Amino acid sequence: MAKIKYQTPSGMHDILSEDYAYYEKVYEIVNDIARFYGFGRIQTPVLEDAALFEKSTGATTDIVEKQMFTLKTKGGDELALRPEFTPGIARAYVQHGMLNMPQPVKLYTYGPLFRYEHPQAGRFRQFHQVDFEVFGEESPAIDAEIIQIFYAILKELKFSHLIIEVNSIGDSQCRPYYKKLLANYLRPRANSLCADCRRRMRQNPLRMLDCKEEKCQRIKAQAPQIIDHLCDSCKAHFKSLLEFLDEADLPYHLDPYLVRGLDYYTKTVFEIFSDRTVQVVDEQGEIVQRSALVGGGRYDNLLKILGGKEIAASGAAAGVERIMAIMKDRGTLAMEEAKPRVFLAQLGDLPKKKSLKILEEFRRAKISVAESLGRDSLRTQLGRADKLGAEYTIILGQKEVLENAVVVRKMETGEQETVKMENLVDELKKRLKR
RNA sequence: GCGGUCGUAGCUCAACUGGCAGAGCACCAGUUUGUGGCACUGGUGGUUGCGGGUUCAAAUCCCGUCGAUCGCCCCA
Repeated sequence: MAKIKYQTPSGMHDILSEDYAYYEKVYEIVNDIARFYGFGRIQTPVLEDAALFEKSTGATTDIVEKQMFTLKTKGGDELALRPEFTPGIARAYVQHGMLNMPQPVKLYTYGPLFRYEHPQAGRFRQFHQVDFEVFGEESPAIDAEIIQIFYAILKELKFSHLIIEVNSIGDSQCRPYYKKLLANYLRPRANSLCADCRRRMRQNPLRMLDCKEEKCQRIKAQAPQIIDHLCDSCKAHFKSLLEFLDEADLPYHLDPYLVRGLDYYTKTVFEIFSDRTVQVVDEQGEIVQRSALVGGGRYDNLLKILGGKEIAASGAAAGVERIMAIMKDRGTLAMEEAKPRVFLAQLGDLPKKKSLKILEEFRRAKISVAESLGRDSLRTQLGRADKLGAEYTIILGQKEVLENAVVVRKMETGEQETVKMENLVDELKKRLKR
């Protein structure tokens, strides 16, 4: 039997501490902003009943149809690794009777999501999103607030030139009518459409609108636009949303072709791009494709579908890896390595035994100390201290222990001084201040 | 699900037309036993992703497979 080399499954990655710093930076900003806007943290299971996603995300969407990791429990239940956050959080809202809490209920979360798909730039089988959801509020103000939140998160992460694409895709009143209208427009032109769009025409004609094929582009340019066919309430909602965005100085762009792939959206849909979004450029230097950093919208029907009451809801999610890719690419954040300020070098058994206690004293004083208790040679330990970038090295040898003292060496200059053991932490505090 | 490119040490990469699997970095130890950065010496580390085929001989050629990467589809 050949030796098996284990590695991460396709499209999944270990996050090593170097990269983890980026995740932490993102989450730190997200936590701050969430707190400010009154969002409470929720954490739902990574596994949910597979039917939850079929019902909410939509049984005919790619995500559910082809991209879900599903498994059967010993008891025979069909579970799925969550491919997105919204259904799980909506489920939690219904399950815990959150409609009895003061409305709206504002929740946010972040964590891993799973989609079985072919990995490529900005797309993985295990990836992370930051997600904000608001339940029980139908005002477009909350749609605008969510957009503002994600805009603020990206701004805090030093993104510039952000583009917010918005659209309204109507609701159960007006969308069926528009779908029919669009299908009627497309049917006589079916022969000029790409194969995918011919299929979409039957299943979900709306999806044809974000096709990138050139021949479809031409046809859709003449197609009826949903904005012209919204019912009165959707029209008013959309108009009001745009006013909110204007007032908030959020630089949006109206994209009548933005539809999004999930079944549950109603009215508002939006995506946020950066001009630096990982983009694909063809030979002419034209931007052919960009991938969204943030996507979201309103989903006023979802809660009812999940067996709750008719509760308005709105939310959005941002792809952490995509954000990180740009941060790294442009060097937005000069990530500081966590350098220890002090290194503790010890020589011999007795000093080694004193070391743990000294380390603990420094921890309480909140001064970072590194050590190399497994090594004995002073030369090696100083080498390590140097490599780690410590400002001072404390040298504790037999002689010092007997005299109840330590040697403090300033690494930059090599100056050394003997300090009494009981003054050690205070002395270093003083020196590190300078 | 479909297509392009690529898999050699922890990392970056060599190895001609098929002919002994190497270097730099990193890591570990040492340069006379308690003093770092520089330098020097030595060492660990590989069934060349895996499996099969062709051949006297395969990292190299062929087939398959797994993985990475990029694109289509779709999406964050």
